[in-house]
Amino acid sequence: MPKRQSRSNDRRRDILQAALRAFTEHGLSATTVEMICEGSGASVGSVYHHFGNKIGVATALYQQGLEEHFDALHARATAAEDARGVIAALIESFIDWTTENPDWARFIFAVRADMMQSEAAEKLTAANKERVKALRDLLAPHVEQGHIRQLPFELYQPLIHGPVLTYVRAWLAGRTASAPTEHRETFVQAAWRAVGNE
Amino acid sequence: MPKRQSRSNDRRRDILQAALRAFTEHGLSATTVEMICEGSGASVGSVYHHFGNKIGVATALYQQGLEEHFDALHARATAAEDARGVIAALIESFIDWTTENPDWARFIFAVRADMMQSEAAEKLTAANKERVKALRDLLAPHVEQGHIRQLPFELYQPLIHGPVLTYVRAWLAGRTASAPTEHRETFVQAAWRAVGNE
DNA sequence: TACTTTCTAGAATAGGATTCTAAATGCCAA
DNA sequence: TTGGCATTTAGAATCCTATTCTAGAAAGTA
Repeated sequence: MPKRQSRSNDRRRDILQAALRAFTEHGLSATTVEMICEGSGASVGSVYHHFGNKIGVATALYQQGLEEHFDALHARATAAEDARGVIAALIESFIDWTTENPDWARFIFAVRADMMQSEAAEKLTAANKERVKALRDLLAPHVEQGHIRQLPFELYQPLIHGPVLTYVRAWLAGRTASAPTEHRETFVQAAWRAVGNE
Repeated sequence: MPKRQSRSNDRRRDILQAALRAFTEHGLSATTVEMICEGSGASVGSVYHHFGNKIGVATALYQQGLEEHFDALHARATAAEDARGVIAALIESFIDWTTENPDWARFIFAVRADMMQSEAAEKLTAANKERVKALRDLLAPHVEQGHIRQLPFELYQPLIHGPVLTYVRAWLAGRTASAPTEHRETFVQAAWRAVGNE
């Protein structure tokens, strides 16, 4: 690996890490670019060189998080053996990623709206479409085989993910005593009752 | 009603309305206080007099929306005749309020995180505790009578509301073809399957 | 080594939130 | 009705911070 790239990547990574710490502590709008510089050792110019602007830093963090999570989810769901296994994979990989990266997850939930109003909105929407399509492909065969109820597609995500999503958000906000990991089975079961055919 | 108060209230109302329009169009951070002034006819001083700062305006809008929605929900749930009726009331009043006030609802979802990092966080959290408690009181008798499954309390909200909540968010973001009103029964049924005892 | 591209620094600029002072308005008591 | 007090409004001045800009350092290339 060439030295320049590696130094450059290090800087990028340091900036992202410092930014996540700052966003976590102060929130997106209250963290200043200066804080990010102090936390990362980078200069203002460097931050702008790599990310364009403050929202650019947030966007990179956001995108990268979604990708990382989705890749894990996809791998797991693909490996599942039956319909219920796919559902379980979706829910459990969500629980795992968010509990392993609570700050990152909290950040993503917090800024989703801001992202969708930023310049990057289009790009993010496109990437999201891809992921939705991939999900559709994961479910389709099981729907055809009658193991999952036939429903308007846009209902699957809410019915399957809605409860965990809501619970995880509450947990990340500190409004919940027990961690999501303790209710895996409850959420899988609820999802299965909602969309499974049995 | 004294004239002064009424003029003052009018101004408050005008500012809030203009602010919601601006927030809807540009997002919280991109709307300037000047936009709010132009949209409402109020001066900078007036806005600051009534709301303290820009986030203060957003906070008022946020609080007022939650209250309005909760009052409707509570009235409806109280009037319900059985356990399933309570569940249905929770879900349907949520659907109704959000579809009747889409901009307001979209705003509330978008800024929840910002609110929780503002000065008003404590106050908002306290108000929320009240509402959660009221919900608990609504469900408790039916749990005791065995019509609703006994579960850790913090699971009810996700299991009951999670799916609609997720769907409504998607709909408000334009990611959904059909309105939530068309799936009332689906969501009530899913909630009932998740927590009902039958 | 000379030349090009990428990256970093940090000072200068610009935009907008917030503060501040003065004035207008409304209320109340005499 | 008037004078005094509290509330509300105006808008200019201030301050903070995102962003831009220019110069120079570092790395890559031939």
